[in-house]
Amino acid sequence: MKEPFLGIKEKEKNKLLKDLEALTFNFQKHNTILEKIKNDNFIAIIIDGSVQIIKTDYNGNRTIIEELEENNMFGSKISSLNNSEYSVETKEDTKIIIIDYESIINNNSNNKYHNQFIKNLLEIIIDSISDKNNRIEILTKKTIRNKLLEYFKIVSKKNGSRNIYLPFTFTDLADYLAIDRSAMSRELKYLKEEGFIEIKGKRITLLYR
Amino acid sequence: MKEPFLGIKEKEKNKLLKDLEALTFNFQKHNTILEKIKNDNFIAIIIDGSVQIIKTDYNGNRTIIEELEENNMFGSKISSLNNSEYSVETKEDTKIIIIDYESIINNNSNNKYHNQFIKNLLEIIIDSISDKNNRIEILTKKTIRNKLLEYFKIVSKKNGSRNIYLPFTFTDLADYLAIDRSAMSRELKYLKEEGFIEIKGKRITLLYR
DNA sequence: AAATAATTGTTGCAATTGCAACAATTATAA
DNA sequence: TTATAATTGTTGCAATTGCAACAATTATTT
Repeated sequence: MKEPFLGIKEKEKNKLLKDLEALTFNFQKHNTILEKIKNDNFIAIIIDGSVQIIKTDYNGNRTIIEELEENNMFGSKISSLNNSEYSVETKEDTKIIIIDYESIINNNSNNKYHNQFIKNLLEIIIDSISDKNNRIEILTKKTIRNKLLEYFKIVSKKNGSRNIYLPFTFTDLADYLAIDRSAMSRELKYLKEEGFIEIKGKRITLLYR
Repeated sequence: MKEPFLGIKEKEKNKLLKDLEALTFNFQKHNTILEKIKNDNFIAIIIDGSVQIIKTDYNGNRTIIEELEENNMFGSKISSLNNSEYSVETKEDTKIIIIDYESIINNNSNNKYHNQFIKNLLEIIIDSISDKNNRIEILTKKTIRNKLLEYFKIVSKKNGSRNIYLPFTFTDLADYLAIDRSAMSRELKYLKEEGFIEIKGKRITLLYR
């Protein structure tokens, strides 16, 4: 697992954060946190908890852009957060650290662990790109069925199991796949009827291949 | 513009590349370059020219995953290139540098410009995430019309002009938007008829707002 | 425990889209 | 220049999908 402070001891980590003028926030669950951040080019690191990056367009259509957990990052540049349609919402009680992007890039801190920190961030970001690639992979499928099957394939591969536990509601899944919820529900019914899958609550079992 | 060797002089750059055991390749246009790279976890930097990351599924459906130009990067991890459905094709004569991912992350080179290099890569990667976010933005639109309008909006904003010059063919555009080409053609016709846009060759002019 | 809210299931119907097939045009190669 | 290939335009039709509306179920709050 990639960690932002890998190879940096607690004491030095605190010194680094101080040098970077990092701010620590604690948010309660189901809280919209973006509006509380004034800095217009920041990087946020999730220390504990989880958030969703949500987009709500003028029609009120909500789309989950991303789900992020502990040790992941979001930020103005890496999450398109300059756009007012976006918001970041906590799924549970969540602790985050906010750092100014410039102070990360420019080694002003003169802290000897700064470079290690940047290397860690690079690794985390590269992993997050892979998530975006997966999402694109799914969204480029033309039918609801193929979107679902691609989603199953990716999650099943990642977890090494034919049992998939949805990390969110079916309503959220439809948002994530950018399809109509009821149409998705219908397609899941067909997949069940044709013996491809089995669903019990939030557990989906793949019965094919 | 972000550059991989920003702040690193030519002489030191060459030394760094040597320390990193970087390989330089020159490919002619319309060449599939991926199969020539044996390393299974690499980062490639485009020095000159441009490439497309292409996905071809079992039905033969081609999708353009990404278009990359000079100073951009691709690689096993950042471009899902482990999957055999993917290929990288040059659009023109293209020079690339291949570096082993591990030798970038582990500062084995002991080269004093290594950290500067990593910082530059971080900046480039962050920019590339923004492209992926844009693509997701487009793909989550539910109708062909809205996908087109979102695409126009993003390109027009990026170039600061109501005139959009397609960087590829309409066929490629349909691939990029993950929609049927003929259905897109029909929708473009409607947009023209309703006075939203004007098309001359590969130039699209936005007439609204 | 009851009330309220959120999620899930279902279905008819209209709108959108993909597909196929072919003509017209434009670009590229011989 | 001519031949060949690639791209673009067009349209009917069937399949897929979104939408709306409501019932059923499950979660959450009071």
